[in-house]
Amino acid sequence: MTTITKPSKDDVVAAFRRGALLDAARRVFGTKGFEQATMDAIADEAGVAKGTIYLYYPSKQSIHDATFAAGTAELTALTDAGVEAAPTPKAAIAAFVHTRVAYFQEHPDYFRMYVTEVSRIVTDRAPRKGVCRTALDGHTRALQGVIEQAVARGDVRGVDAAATALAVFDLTRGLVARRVLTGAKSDASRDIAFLTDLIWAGLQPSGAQGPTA
Amino acid sequence: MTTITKPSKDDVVAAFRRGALLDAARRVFGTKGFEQATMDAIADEAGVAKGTIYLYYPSKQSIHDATFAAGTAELTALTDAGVEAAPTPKAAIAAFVHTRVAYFQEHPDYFRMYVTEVSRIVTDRAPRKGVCRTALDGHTRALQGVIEQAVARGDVRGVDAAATALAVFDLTRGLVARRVLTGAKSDASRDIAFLTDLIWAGLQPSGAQGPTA
DNA sequence: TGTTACACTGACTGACTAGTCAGTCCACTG
DNA sequence: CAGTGGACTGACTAGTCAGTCAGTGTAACA
Repeated sequence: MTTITKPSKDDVVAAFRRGALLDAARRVFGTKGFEQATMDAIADEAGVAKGTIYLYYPSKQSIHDATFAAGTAELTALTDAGVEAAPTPKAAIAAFVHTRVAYFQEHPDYFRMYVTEVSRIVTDRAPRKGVCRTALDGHTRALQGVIEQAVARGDVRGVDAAATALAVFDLTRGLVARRVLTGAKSDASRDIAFLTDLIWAGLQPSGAQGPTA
Repeated sequence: MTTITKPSKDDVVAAFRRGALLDAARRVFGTKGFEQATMDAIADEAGVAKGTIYLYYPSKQSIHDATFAAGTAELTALTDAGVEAAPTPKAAIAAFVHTRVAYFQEHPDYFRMYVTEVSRIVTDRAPRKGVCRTALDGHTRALQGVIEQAVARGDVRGVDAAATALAVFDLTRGLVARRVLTGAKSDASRDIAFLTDLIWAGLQPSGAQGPTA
Protein backbone atom coordinates (compact mmCIF):
# COMPACT_ATOMS: atom_id res chain seq x y z
CA MET A 1 0.00 0.00 0.00
CA THR A 2 1.17 3.45 -0.90
CA THR A 3 0.92 5.67 2.12
CA ILE A 4 0.26 9.37 1.63
CA THR A 5 2.04 11.09 4.48
CA LYS A 6 2.20 14.76 5.16
CA PRO A 7 5.58 16.28 4.28
CA SER A 8 8.35 15.36 6.69
CA LYS A 9 10.66 17.92 8.19
CA ASP A 10 13.28 16.94 5.61
CA ASP A 11 10.82 17.57 2.79
CA VAL A 12 10.06 21.00 4.14
CA VAL A 13 13.75 21.80 4.51
CA ALA A 14 14.41 20.58 0.96
CA ALA A 15 11.55 22.67 -0.42
CA PHE A 16 12.85 25.68 1.47
CA ARG A 17 16.34 25.21 0.01
CA ARG A 18 15.00 24.80 -3.48
CA GLY A 19 12.98 27.98 -3.09
CA ALA A 20 15.97 29.92 -1.79
CA LEU A 21 18.08 28.63 -4.67
CA LEU A 22 15.47 29.65 -7.24
CA ASP A 23 15.28 33.13 -5.70
CA ALA A 24 19.03 33.51 -5.84
CA ALA A 25 19.16 32.10 -9.37
CA ARG A 26 16.50 34.55 -10.54
CA ARG A 27 18.50 37.49 -9.24
CA VAL A 28 21.76 36.29 -10.78
CA PHE A 29 20.35 35.15 -14.14
CA GLY A 30 18.30 38.35 -14.32
CA THR A 31 21.30 40.55 -13.68
CA LYS A 32 23.89 38.74 -15.76
CA GLY A 33 22.09 36.66 -18.37
CA PHE A 34 22.57 32.93 -18.72
CA GLU A 35 26.12 32.91 -20.04
CA GLN A 36 27.59 35.48 -17.68
CA ALA A 37 25.90 34.04 -14.62
CA THR A 38 28.17 31.68 -12.71
CA MET A 39 27.23 28.88 -10.37
CA ASP A 40 29.59 30.45 -7.82
CA ALA A 41 27.59 33.67 -7.96
CA ILE A 42 24.30 31.83 -7.46
CA ALA A 43 25.79 29.92 -4.53
CA ASP A 44 27.08 33.16 -2.98
CA GLU A 45 23.70 34.84 -3.47
CA ALA A 46 21.94 31.90 -1.81
CA GLY A 47 24.52 31.69 0.97
CA VAL A 48 25.52 28.08 0.28
CA ALA A 49 28.51 26.34 -1.25
CA LYS A 50 28.50 25.60 -4.96
CA GLY A 51 28.30 21.87 -4.41
CA THR A 52 25.01 22.32 -2.59
CA ILE A 53 23.30 23.57 -5.74
CA TYR A 54 24.16 20.29 -7.42
CA LEU A 55 22.33 18.40 -4.67
CA TYR A 56 19.10 20.03 -5.86
CA TYR A 57 19.67 20.70 -9.57
CA PRO A 58 21.81 18.58 -11.87
CA SER A 59 23.16 21.38 -14.04
CA LYS A 60 23.27 25.09 -14.69
CA GLN A 61 20.74 24.67 -17.49
CA SER A 62 18.32 22.85 -15.21
CA ILE A 63 18.30 25.48 -12.46
CA HIS A 64 17.89 28.13 -15.12
CA ASP A 65 14.94 26.32 -16.68
CA ALA A 66 13.31 25.75 -13.29
CA THR A 67 13.66 29.43 -12.43
CA PHE A 68 12.27 30.54 -15.75
CA ALA A 69 9.40 28.07 -15.71
CA ALA A 70 8.33 29.19 -12.23
CA GLY A 71 8.08 32.84 -13.26
CA THR A 72 6.38 32.00 -16.53
CA ALA A 73 3.74 29.83 -14.92
CA GLU A 74 2.92 32.58 -12.43
CA LEU A 75 2.71 35.24 -15.14
CA THR A 76 0.53 33.13 -17.41
CA ALA A 77 -1.83 32.29 -14.55
CA LEU A 78 -2.18 35.95 -13.56
CA THR A 79 -2.70 37.01 -17.17
CA ASP A 80 -5.35 34.37 -17.85
CA ALA A 81 -7.17 35.21 -14.62
CA GLY A 82 -7.23 38.91 -15.47
CA VAL A 83 -8.41 38.30 -19.02
CA GLU A 84 -11.14 35.88 -18.01
CA ALA A 85 -12.45 38.12 -15.24
CA ALA A 86 -12.84 41.07 -17.62
CA PRO A 87 -16.49 42.04 -18.32
CA THR A 88 -15.95 43.14 -21.94
CA PRO A 89 -13.55 42.24 -24.75
CA LYS A 90 -11.99 45.68 -24.56
CA ALA A 91 -11.50 45.27 -20.83
CA ALA A 92 -9.89 41.90 -21.52
CA ILE A 93 -7.32 43.51 -23.79
CA ALA A 94 -6.66 46.18 -21.19
CA ALA A 95 -6.35 43.51 -18.48
CA PHE A 96 -3.89 41.52 -20.58
CA VAL A 97 -1.64 44.51 -21.11
CA HIS A 98 -2.01 45.78 -17.56
CA THR A 99 -1.34 42.46 -15.84
CA ARG A 100 1.79 41.81 -17.83
CA VAL A 101 3.18 45.32 -17.54
CA ALA A 102 2.63 45.24 -13.79
CA TYR A 103 4.16 41.79 -13.37
CA PHE A 104 7.24 42.57 -15.41
CA GLN A 105 7.71 45.85 -13.62
CA GLU A 106 7.49 44.17 -10.23
CA HIS A 107 9.85 41.40 -11.36
CA PRO A 108 12.50 43.04 -13.54
CA ASP A 109 14.81 40.08 -12.97
CA TYR A 110 12.24 37.79 -14.48
CA PHE A 111 11.71 40.21 -17.33
CA ARG A 112 15.40 40.14 -18.17
CA MET A 113 15.42 36.34 -18.08
CA TYR A 114 12.35 36.40 -20.26
CA VAL A 115 13.87 38.65 -22.90
CA THR A 116 17.13 36.73 -22.91
CA GLU A 117 15.39 33.41 -23.19
CA VAL A 118 13.21 34.52 -26.08
CA SER A 119 16.29 35.73 -27.90
CA ARG A 120 17.99 32.40 -27.25
CA ILE A 121 15.01 30.56 -28.69
CA VAL A 122 15.02 32.71 -31.81
CA THR A 123 18.79 32.41 -32.14
CA ASP A 124 18.86 28.64 -31.88
CA ARG A 125 19.40 27.16 -35.33
CA ALA A 126 18.42 23.72 -34.00
CA PRO A 127 15.50 24.65 -31.75
CA ARG A 128 15.56 22.85 -28.41
CA LYS A 129 11.91 22.13 -27.75
CA GLY A 130 12.86 22.62 -24.11
CA VAL A 131 11.17 23.64 -20.92
CA CYS A 132 11.46 27.30 -21.71
CA ARG A 133 9.99 27.17 -25.18
CA THR A 134 7.13 25.01 -23.92
CA ALA A 135 6.46 27.41 -21.08
CA LEU A 136 5.96 30.21 -23.59
CA ASP A 137 3.32 28.44 -25.64
CA GLY A 138 -0.19 29.35 -24.61
CA HIS A 139 0.70 32.80 -23.35
CA THR A 140 -2.02 34.29 -25.46
CA ARG A 141 -4.58 31.48 -25.34
CA ALA A 142 -7.04 33.18 -23.00
CA LEU A 143 -6.90 36.47 -24.89
CA GLN A 144 -7.34 34.69 -28.19
CA GLY A 145 -10.46 32.97 -26.83
CA VAL A 146 -12.00 36.27 -25.81
CA ILE A 147 -11.32 37.78 -29.23
CA GLU A 148 -12.79 34.73 -30.97
CA GLN A 149 -16.00 35.13 -28.99
CA ALA A 150 -16.12 38.85 -29.74
CA VAL A 151 -15.73 38.12 -33.46
CA ALA A 152 -18.46 35.47 -33.29
CA ARG A 153 -20.83 37.91 -31.58
CA GLY A 154 -20.02 40.64 -34.07
CA ASP A 155 -18.58 42.93 -31.38
CA VAL A 156 -15.47 43.33 -33.50
CA ARG A 157 -14.81 42.89 -37.21
CA GLY A 158 -13.85 39.49 -38.58
CA VAL A 159 -10.15 39.49 -37.78
CA ASP A 160 -7.87 36.52 -37.24
CA ALA A 161 -8.12 36.13 -33.46
CA ALA A 162 -4.77 34.39 -33.06
CA ALA A 163 -2.92 37.06 -35.03
CA THR A 164 -4.70 39.80 -33.08
CA ALA A 165 -3.82 38.25 -29.73
CA LEU A 166 -0.19 37.98 -30.82
CA ALA A 167 -0.28 41.62 -31.91
CA VAL A 168 -1.44 42.66 -28.43
CA PHE A 169 1.29 40.44 -27.01
CA ASP A 170 3.97 42.11 -29.16
CA LEU A 171 2.78 45.60 -28.27
CA THR A 172 2.87 44.72 -24.59
CA ARG A 173 6.37 43.31 -24.82
CA GLY A 174 7.64 46.41 -26.57
CA LEU A 175 6.02 48.69 -24.00
CA VAL A 176 7.53 46.79 -21.09
CA ALA A 177 10.95 46.70 -22.73
CA ARG A 178 10.94 50.45 -23.15
CA ARG A 179 9.77 51.02 -19.58
CA VAL A 180 12.33 48.67 -18.08
CA LEU A 181 15.05 50.09 -20.28
CA THR A 182 14.39 53.69 -19.30
CA GLY A 183 13.70 52.72 -15.70
CA ALA A 184 10.28 54.38 -15.90
CA LYS A 185 8.62 54.16 -12.49
CA SER A 186 5.69 56.33 -13.45
CA ASP A 187 2.17 55.07 -13.78
CA ALA A 188 1.82 53.04 -16.96
CA SER A 189 -1.92 53.61 -17.33
CA ARG A 190 -1.57 56.24 -20.06
CA ASP A 191 0.57 53.85 -22.14
CA ILE A 192 -1.80 50.98 -21.46
CA ALA A 193 -4.82 53.08 -22.43
CA PHE A 194 -3.07 54.17 -25.62
CA LEU A 195 -2.40 50.59 -26.71
CA THR A 196 -5.86 49.40 -25.73
CA ASP A 197 -7.57 52.23 -27.64
CA LEU A 198 -5.36 51.71 -30.69
CA ILE A 199 -6.15 48.02 -30.91
CA TRP A 200 -9.78 48.41 -30.00
CA ALA A 201 -10.30 51.10 -32.61
CA GLY A 202 -8.53 48.86 -35.09
CA LEU A 203 -11.02 46.08 -34.37
CA GLN A 204 -14.22 48.06 -34.92
CA PRO A 205 -16.50 46.95 -37.74
CA SER A 206 -15.84 49.14 -40.76
CA GLY A 207 -17.90 52.32 -40.82
CA ALA A 208 -19.06 51.91 -37.22
CA GLN A 209 -16.49 53.22 -34.80
CA GLY A 210 -17.66 51.87 -31.46
CA PRO A 211 -18.05 53.59 -28.11
CA THR A 212 -14.99 53.96 -25.91
CA ALA A 213 -16.26 51.72 -23.13
CA MET B 1 49.54 70.33 -47.06
CA THR B 2 47.26 67.38 -46.68
CA THR B 3 47.24 65.39 -49.87
CA ILE B 4 44.12 63.50 -50.85
CA THR B 5 45.31 60.46 -52.75
CA LYS B 6 43.18 57.79 -54.26
CA PRO B 7 43.25 54.52 -52.27
CA SER B 8 46.51 52.60 -52.61
CA LYS B 9 46.55 48.90 -53.35
CA ASP B 10 47.16 48.27 -49.64
CA ASP B 11 44.08 50.28 -48.76
CA VAL B 12 42.00 48.23 -51.16
CA VAL B 13 43.38 44.98 -49.79
CA ALA B 14 42.70 46.14 -46.25
CA ALA B 15 39.13 47.13 -47.11
CA PHE B 16 38.62 43.76 -48.78
CA ARG B 17 39.89 41.92 -45.69
CA ARG B 18 37.70 43.98 -43.40
CA GLY B 19 34.68 43.19 -45.54
CA ALA B 20 35.46 39.49 -45.59
CA LEU B 21 35.91 39.50 -41.82
CA LEU B 22 32.59 41.28 -41.29
CA ASP B 23 30.84 38.75 -43.53
CA ALA B 24 32.34 35.85 -41.61
CA ALA B 25 31.57 37.52 -38.29
CA ARG B 26 27.95 38.06 -39.26
CA ARG B 27 27.53 34.39 -40.07
CA VAL B 28 29.17 33.22 -36.86
CA PHE B 29 27.56 35.75 -34.50
CA GLY B 30 24.22 35.13 -36.20
CA THR B 31 24.47 31.39 -35.76
CA LYS B 32 25.93 31.24 -32.27
CA GLY B 33 25.14 34.47 -30.50
CA PHE B 34 27.83 36.70 -29.03
CA GLU B 35 28.89 34.51 -26.13
CA GLN B 36 29.03 31.21 -27.99
CA ALA B 37 30.79 32.67 -31.01
CA THR B 38 34.56 32.16 -30.88
CA MET B 39 37.27 34.13 -32.57
CA ASP B 40 38.62 30.82 -33.87
CA ALA B 41 35.31 30.14 -35.59
CA ILE B 42 35.26 33.60 -37.20
CA ALA B 43 38.85 33.11 -38.37
CA ASP B 44 38.00 29.70 -39.86
CA GLU B 45 34.91 31.08 -41.55
CA ALA B 46 36.96 33.91 -43.07
CA GLY B 47 39.81 31.57 -44.02
CA VAL B 48 42.48 33.42 -42.03
CA ALA B 49 44.38 32.79 -38.81
CA LYS B 50 42.98 34.14 -35.59
CA GLY B 51 45.80 36.63 -35.20
CA THR B 52 44.82 38.25 -38.49
CA ILE B 53 41.50 39.39 -37.06
CA TYR B 54 43.39 41.33 -34.41
CA LEU B 55 45.23 43.24 -37.16
CA TYR B 56 41.89 44.75 -38.19
CA TYR B 57 39.78 44.76 -35.02
CA PRO B 58 41.16 45.17 -31.49
CA SER B 59 38.69 42.86 -29.71
CA LYS B 60 35.78 40.48 -30.07
CA GLN B 61 33.42 43.22 -28.92
CA SER B 62 34.69 45.62 -31.56
CA ILE B 63 34.23 43.26 -34.51
CA HIS B 64 30.79 42.40 -33.16
CA ASP B 65 29.83 46.06 -32.91
CA ALA B 66 31.16 46.80 -36.39
CA THR B 67 29.19 43.90 -37.83
CA PHE B 68 26.02 44.92 -36.08
CA ALA B 69 26.37 48.59 -36.96
CA ALA B 70 26.86 47.77 -40.65
CA GLY B 71 23.65 45.75 -40.82
CA THR B 72 21.71 48.28 -38.80
CA ALA B 73 22.79 51.21 -40.95
CA GLU B 74 21.74 49.36 -44.08
CA LEU B 75 18.36 48.39 -42.62
CA THR B 76 17.62 51.89 -41.36
CA ALA B 77 18.53 53.41 -44.69
CA LEU B 78 16.27 51.00 -46.59
CA THR B 79 13.41 51.52 -44.13
CA ASP B 80 13.64 55.30 -44.29
CA ALA B 81 13.81 55.25 -48.08
CA GLY B 82 10.72 53.05 -48.31
CA VAL B 83 8.76 55.16 -45.84
CA GLU B 84 9.67 58.44 -47.48
CA ALA B 85 8.86 57.20 -50.97
CA ALA B 86 5.37 56.09 -49.93
CA PRO B 87 2.55 58.18 -51.46
CA THR B 88 0.18 57.96 -48.47
CA PRO B 89 0.53 57.52 -44.69
CA LYS B 90 -1.04 54.09 -44.88
CA ALA B 91 1.40 53.12 -47.63
CA ALA B 92 4.23 54.40 -45.41
CA ILE B 93 3.19 52.06 -42.62
CA ALA B 94 2.97 49.17 -45.08
CA ALA B 95 6.38 50.08 -46.49
CA PHE B 96 7.92 50.18 -43.02
CA VAL B 97 6.63 46.73 -42.18
CA HIS B 98 7.38 45.28 -45.61
CA THR B 99 10.91 46.61 -45.86
CA ARG B 100 11.88 45.30 -42.47
CA VAL B 101 10.24 41.91 -42.86
CA ALA B 102 11.94 41.46 -46.22
CA TYR B 103 15.34 42.57 -44.94
CA PHE B 104 15.27 40.35 -41.88
CA GLN B 105 14.09 37.40 -43.91
CA GLU B 106 16.91 37.88 -46.43
CA HIS B 107 19.43 38.32 -43.62
CA PRO B 108 18.48 35.87 -40.86
CA ASP B 109 22.00 36.09 -39.45
CA TYR B 110 21.57 39.79 -38.94
CA PHE B 111 18.13 39.22 -37.45
CA ARG B 112 19.57 36.86 -34.85
CA MET B 113 22.28 39.36 -34.00
CA TYR B 114 19.62 42.01 -33.77
CA VAL B 115 17.42 40.08 -31.36
CA THR B 116 20.37 39.04 -29.23
CA GLU B 117 21.72 42.56 -29.07
CA VAL B 118 18.39 44.05 -28.08
CA SER B 119 18.12 41.51 -25.29
CA ARG B 120 21.63 42.37 -24.15
CA ILE B 121 20.74 46.04 -24.05
CA VAL B 122 17.62 45.38 -22.00
CA THR B 123 19.50 43.00 -19.71
CA ASP B 124 22.33 45.41 -18.97
CA ARG B 125 21.84 46.83 -15.52
CA ALA B 126 24.46 49.49 -16.23
CA PRO B 127 23.55 50.39 -19.81
CA ARG B 128 26.55 50.74 -22.10
CA LYS B 129 25.62 53.66 -24.33
CA GLY B 130 27.60 51.77 -26.96
CA VAL B 131 27.70 51.55 -30.70
CA CYS B 132 24.84 49.08 -30.79
CA ARG B 133 22.44 51.04 -28.66
CA THR B 134 23.21 54.19 -30.60
CA ALA B 135 22.65 52.37 -33.89
CA LEU B 136 19.13 51.46 -32.76
CA ASP B 137 18.02 54.99 -31.98
CA GLY B 138 16.24 56.59 -34.87
CA HIS B 139 14.89 53.39 -36.30
CA THR B 140 11.41 54.84 -36.30
CA ARG B 141 12.21 58.48 -37.01
CA ALA B 142 11.02 58.54 -40.61
CA LEU B 143 7.80 56.71 -39.79
CA GLN B 144 7.16 59.00 -36.85
CA GLY B 145 7.57 62.00 -39.15
CA VAL B 146 5.00 60.66 -41.60
CA ILE B 147 2.51 60.02 -38.79
CA GLU B 148 3.05 63.50 -37.35
CA GLN B 149 2.21 65.02 -40.73
CA ALA B 150 -0.85 62.82 -41.08
CA VAL B 151 -2.06 63.93 -37.64
CA ALA B 152 -1.42 67.57 -38.54
CA ARG B 153 -3.41 67.21 -41.76
CA GLY B 154 -6.24 65.44 -39.95
CA ASP B 155 -5.78 62.23 -41.99
CA VAL B 156 -5.64 60.27 -38.75
CA ARG B 157 -6.89 61.00 -35.26
CA GLY B 158 -4.73 62.90 -32.79
CA VAL B 159 -2.51 60.12 -31.56
CA ASP B 160 0.99 60.35 -30.09
CA ALA B 161 3.06 59.87 -33.26
CA ALA B 162 6.13 58.57 -31.47
CA ALA B 163 4.16 55.95 -29.55
CA THR B 164 2.34 54.92 -32.71
CA ALA B 165 5.58 54.52 -34.66
CA LEU B 166 6.98 52.39 -31.83
CA ALA B 167 3.82 50.29 -31.87
CA VAL B 168 4.30 49.58 -35.57
CA PHE B 169 7.92 48.79 -34.82
CA ASP B 170 6.96 46.31 -32.08
CA LEU B 171 4.36 44.61 -34.27
CA THR B 172 6.92 44.22 -37.03
CA ARG B 173 9.49 42.75 -34.72
CA GLY B 174 7.03 40.20 -33.38
CA LEU B 175 5.94 39.22 -36.88
CA VAL B 176 9.51 38.72 -38.06
CA ALA B 177 10.42 36.75 -34.94
CA ARG B 178 7.55 34.35 -35.51
CA ARG B 179 8.39 33.94 -39.19
CA VAL B 180 12.07 33.32 -38.55
CA LEU B 181 11.28 30.98 -35.68
CA THR B 182 8.91 28.84 -37.70
CA GLY B 183 11.09 29.06 -40.80
CA ALA B 184 8.16 30.47 -42.78
CA LYS B 185 9.24 30.95 -46.37
CA SER B 186 5.78 31.80 -47.62
CA ASP B 187 4.77 35.23 -48.84
CA ALA B 188 4.41 37.60 -45.91
CA SER B 189 1.99 39.94 -47.66
CA ARG B 190 -1.07 38.60 -45.86
CA ASP B 191 0.58 39.21 -42.47
CA ILE B 192 1.80 42.62 -43.55
CA ALA B 193 -1.65 43.59 -44.80
CA PHE B 194 -3.20 42.41 -41.54
CA LEU B 195 -0.90 44.58 -39.42
CA THR B 196 -1.24 47.56 -41.72
CA ASP B 197 -5.05 47.34 -41.69
CA LEU B 198 -5.15 46.87 -37.93
CA ILE B 199 -3.06 49.94 -37.26
CA TRP B 200 -4.64 52.04 -39.95
CA ALA B 201 -8.14 51.24 -38.71
CA GLY B 202 -6.96 52.09 -35.21
CA LEU B 203 -5.84 55.51 -36.41
CA GLN B 204 -9.08 56.58 -38.08
CA PRO B 205 -10.84 59.61 -36.65
CA SER B 206 -13.62 58.41 -34.37
CA GLY B 207 -16.92 57.78 -36.14
CA ALA B 208 -15.35 57.98 -39.60
CA GLN B 209 -13.75 54.71 -40.56
CA GLY B 210 -11.67 55.57 -43.61
CA PRO B 211 -11.39 53.82 -46.98
CA THR B 212 -9.07 50.84 -47.29
CA ALA B 213 -6.69 52.56 -49.72
C1' DT C 1 69.77 38.43 -57.12
C1' DG C 2 69.98 40.04 -52.30
C1' DT C 3 67.59 42.74 -48.89
C1' DT C 4 63.93 44.61 -46.46
C1' DA C 5 59.31 45.32 -44.71
C1' DC C 6 55.42 43.61 -43.05
C1' DA C 7 51.08 40.93 -43.49
C1' DC C 8 50.10 36.87 -41.78
C1' DT C 9 50.33 32.65 -38.87
C1' DG C 10 49.13 29.51 -35.06
C1' DA C 11 51.08 27.65 -30.83
C1' DC C 12 50.94 29.49 -26.51
C1' DT C 13 49.46 31.96 -22.09
C1' DG C 14 46.58 33.30 -18.52
C1' DA C 15 42.12 33.77 -16.83
C1' DC C 16 37.90 31.68 -16.05
C1' DT C 17 34.23 28.19 -14.86
C1' DA C 18 30.98 23.87 -14.93
C1' DG C 19 30.94 20.11 -12.50
C1' DT C 20 33.23 16.57 -8.95
C1' DC C 21 34.24 14.28 -4.75
C1' DA C 22 36.87 13.35 -0.53
C1' DG C 23 36.29 15.08 3.67
C1' DT C 24 33.70 17.74 7.56
C1' DC C 25 30.11 18.58 10.66
C1' DC C 26 26.08 17.85 13.20
C1' DA C 27 21.45 16.12 14.34
C1' DC C 28 19.58 12.22 15.79
C1' DT C 29 19.48 7.46 17.76
C1' DG C 30 20.35 3.68 20.89
C1' DC D 1 28.06 9.35 25.27
C1' DA D 2 29.50 6.85 21.02
C1' DG D 3 28.04 5.87 16.52
C1' DT D 4 25.90 6.80 12.07
C1' DG D 5 23.80 8.83 7.99
C1' DG D 6 23.75 12.29 4.98
C1' DA D 7 23.58 17.35 4.10
C1' DC D 8 26.95 20.37 3.15
C1' DT D 9 31.57 22.21 1.79
C1' DG D 10 35.19 24.10 -1.27
C1' DA D 11 39.57 22.85 -3.35
C1' DC D 12 40.33 20.64 -7.43
C1' DT D 13 40.01 18.90 -12.45
C1' DA D 14 39.48 19.29 -17.08
C1' DG D 15 38.24 22.08 -20.54
C1' DT D 16 37.40 26.59 -22.97
C1' DC D 17 38.71 30.80 -25.16
C1' DA D 18 40.28 35.90 -25.75
C1' DG D 19 44.20 37.83 -26.79
C1' DT D 20 49.66 37.64 -27.74
C1' DC D 21 53.96 37.42 -30.14
C1' DA D 22 58.00 35.11 -32.09
C1' DG D 23 58.58 33.30 -36.37
C1' DT D 24 57.58 32.65 -41.54
C1' DG D 25 56.71 33.56 -46.28
C1' DT D 26 56.56 36.73 -49.88
C1' DA D 27 56.04 41.02 -52.51
C1' DA D 28 58.50 45.01 -53.66
C1' DC D 29 62.46 47.33 -54.44
C1' DA D 30 67.59 48.21 -55.08
